[in-house]
Amino acid sequence: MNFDDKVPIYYQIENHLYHEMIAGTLKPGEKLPSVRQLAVDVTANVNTVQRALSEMIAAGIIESKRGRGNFVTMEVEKIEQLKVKLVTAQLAQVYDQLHALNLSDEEIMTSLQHYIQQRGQSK
Amino acid sequence: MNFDDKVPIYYQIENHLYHEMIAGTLKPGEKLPSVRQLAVDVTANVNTVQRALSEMIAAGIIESKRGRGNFVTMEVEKIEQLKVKLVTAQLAQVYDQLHALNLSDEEIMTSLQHYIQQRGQSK
DNA sequence: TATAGTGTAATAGTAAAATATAACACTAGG
DNA sequence: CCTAGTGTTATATTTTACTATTACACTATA
Repeated sequence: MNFDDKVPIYYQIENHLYHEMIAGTLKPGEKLPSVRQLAVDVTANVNTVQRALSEMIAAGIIESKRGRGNFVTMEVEKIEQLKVKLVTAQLAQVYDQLHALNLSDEEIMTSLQHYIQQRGQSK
Repeated sequence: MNFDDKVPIYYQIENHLYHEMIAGTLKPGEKLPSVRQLAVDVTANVNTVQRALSEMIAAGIIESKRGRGNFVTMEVEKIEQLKVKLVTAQLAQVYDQLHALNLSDEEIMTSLQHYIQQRGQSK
């Protein structure tokens, strides 16, 4: 896993796992790979991975069973709320940043549209 | 200045100053506040601020005159390139993140539109 | 019962970031 | 020439993040 060196690794691991749950790669009730396996998968230290998982446990997104594993919550609405939260956070950030650069609402919409079209053509 | 504790402070200061140049608050050729004044303004250490400025100097966005001050570059096209770079980085990030959450291109456009409309109504 | 695998935590060391403090070099103006 | 203000750098300390290593507690299975 490629880490951005401007953001703590445990935070990026947490975000990555959230994405897998929202995208459906990790399903409600599903058992996560073990801490040791995840450490190998993402190329980070076991304690760093555990740090990420601890925050997800505290957030109620995963449930930990010592000796058995960590499991994605069965409460689907928690995953849905997480999705809303992440989507809104992203939209807020891009809007605030571009607004601060004096782009109008219309310019923000237009530049995203152009960006998407450009991506489609370069593939 | 409110710092996000997930990102280095010098990096946020750098980004903040870039925004002021692009937004026109800091104009080409204009003298920046002194390092010591900026440290007070943003509530960070002088060395941390100097770290941010050093990167901006290395990037050619500001010019440093020891004993006189730091000045925004007169090369307007550098500011314009910076704007393009920051805007594109923001669009790339929001697109990648939302795409990774399995939103279609259309859904990404629609949700940003909804977000903007919502912001307009809440003000 | 023993073993392998699981989660969790402790200790120690390293690196990066931030701070506090001080000092040096340059500049402009009185 | 002196002073105030400027940028720049050095040193030391603290904090946070990360790693390596080890060990403990729990669980399931043979």
